[in-house]
Amino acid sequence: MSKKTFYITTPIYYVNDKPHLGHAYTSIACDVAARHKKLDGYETYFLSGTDEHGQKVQQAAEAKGIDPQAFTDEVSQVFRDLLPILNCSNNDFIRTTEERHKKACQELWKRLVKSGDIYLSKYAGWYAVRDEAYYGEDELKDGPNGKKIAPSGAECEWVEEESYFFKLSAWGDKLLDLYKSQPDFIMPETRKNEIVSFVKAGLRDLSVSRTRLTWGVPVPDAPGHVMYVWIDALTNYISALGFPDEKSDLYSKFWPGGHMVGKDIIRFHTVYWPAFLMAAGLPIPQHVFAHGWWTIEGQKMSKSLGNVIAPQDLIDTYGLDQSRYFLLREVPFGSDGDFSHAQAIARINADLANGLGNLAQRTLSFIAKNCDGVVTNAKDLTAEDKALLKYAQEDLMAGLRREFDKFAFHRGLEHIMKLVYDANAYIDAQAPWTLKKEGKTERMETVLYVLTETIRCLGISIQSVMPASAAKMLDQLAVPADQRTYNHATSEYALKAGTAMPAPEGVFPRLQPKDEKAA
RNA sequence: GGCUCUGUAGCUCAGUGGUAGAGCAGAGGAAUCAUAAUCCUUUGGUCACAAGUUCAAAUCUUGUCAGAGCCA
Repeated sequence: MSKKTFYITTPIYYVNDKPHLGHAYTSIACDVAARHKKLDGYETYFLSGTDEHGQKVQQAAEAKGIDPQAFTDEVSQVFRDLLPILNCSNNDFIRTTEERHKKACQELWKRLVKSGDIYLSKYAGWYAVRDEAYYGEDELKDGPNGKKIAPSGAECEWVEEESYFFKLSAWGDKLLDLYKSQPDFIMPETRKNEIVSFVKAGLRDLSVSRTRLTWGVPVPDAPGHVMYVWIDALTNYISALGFPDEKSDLYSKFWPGGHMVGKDIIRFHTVYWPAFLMAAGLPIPQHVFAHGWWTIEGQKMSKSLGNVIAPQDLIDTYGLDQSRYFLLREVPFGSDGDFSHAQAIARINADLANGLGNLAQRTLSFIAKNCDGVVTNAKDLTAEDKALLKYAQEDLMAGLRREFDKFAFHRGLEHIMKLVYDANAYIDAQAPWTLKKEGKTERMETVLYVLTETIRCLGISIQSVMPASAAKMLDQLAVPADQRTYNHATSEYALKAGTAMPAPEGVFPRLQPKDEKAA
């Protein structure tokens, strides 16, 4: 048995941006993965944070006339505050401006120098401040007043500077070996193909320091040099665990873990990062999962279109748990998706309000009215009863583990919903209300028991995705707080007849479709 | 220009050699415990196109077209 620990990270979010749907999506996905593993008996650690160095930040601070540190204190807080709003269970939040992080970067740097993977040379090229990137001559266009313009539209200037380089070119074969020996290192598969062909094409050494930048981590023993992006940013994943103290509690327990990233930064995480780690003699992450992007009503999310969705708006419109559910259920995780209001309403109403919520409500209110609100007795189970219970107590969790463990959230949720449909079909076929009229009390109670127990397992199964709603549902079944892990979703911990349940209350209200929202 | 992925019912997708599937939407019916929710039945596809391999192809091969991505 491998170690029962699980470490997952969001990317560190660049503070030059405002949090939007994309940030929320990444964080929620990580949270669900972390909660899932925790419910499954793992010791988990979930990290998020902010990336705060670089020229863009420095300039944004200058524009505001404040110190970069004061500037980043402010904007970093916005990202930090977002996590509780999304009900994310992160254990820590790291900022690249923290002392512990700088220490880790410098130590990693020293190790790379020691191994001979960093050397001093010169970097020259057309540089766009706005993009913090160099461009090739052929990519540029002539702009007005003789300036060179990058494909992004940013102005470029010719820059020559001394720079340290990382010998990335030496690591190509080792990286290819890694992708082969650790097939799950890059997920999903299609991203892996891209990276493999990128590496096969040959790697160039990587410029990892700048002299024209001051807002960054100083390079050890090299006055005037500041680390440029990669080593600074990526190292956060281990600095938060206590690196360079490899004996620290967190580091020894949780590293290596896994990273969740947007597809735009997959290369840094699957090429640069493992190369740094191998060069420094440190363990490689278990996996890097790249998720897709959301379009909004078929259009790219962009400031100029004014269709950027703020996380808070999402929650206000649909509810937090409903939003979490929708984002993970609607689209195969890893693919791009389109966010449409009509789809969101349809999905949430069909699955949560009409499906799961109504199943619980119709069952529990029937019990409240006809059985004094206590868990009923089950006697002489029929084949139908047993089939439904087997799904709830055995197949449900097995399927959920299988899918969620590989980040196939949409499939796991589909698997849960299948049980909801089965249970609704069951209640109609058994018709406890008819049994009641016919005076078949014993059979009626058995049916109700099977349903209640099914709802209990469903409640347990949805906790990672919809923690608050699941808690409400389990509270209504009077399930003890310490009996809600995956291991409890078995017959061994089944509800006991006679247990009093509180008055039921709808968990997922039906959403009213908005009419005529101006386009 | 090179490489990769995708193209299956109106919509979102599953299905990787053996008589085309699910959910949503549409139509008809049943039931009335429930958040007017639910259940059953049903309409609907020459599985992008073409050729090939095979007893048999949505599924394998090749080519074409369309869309997306990565690289240059």
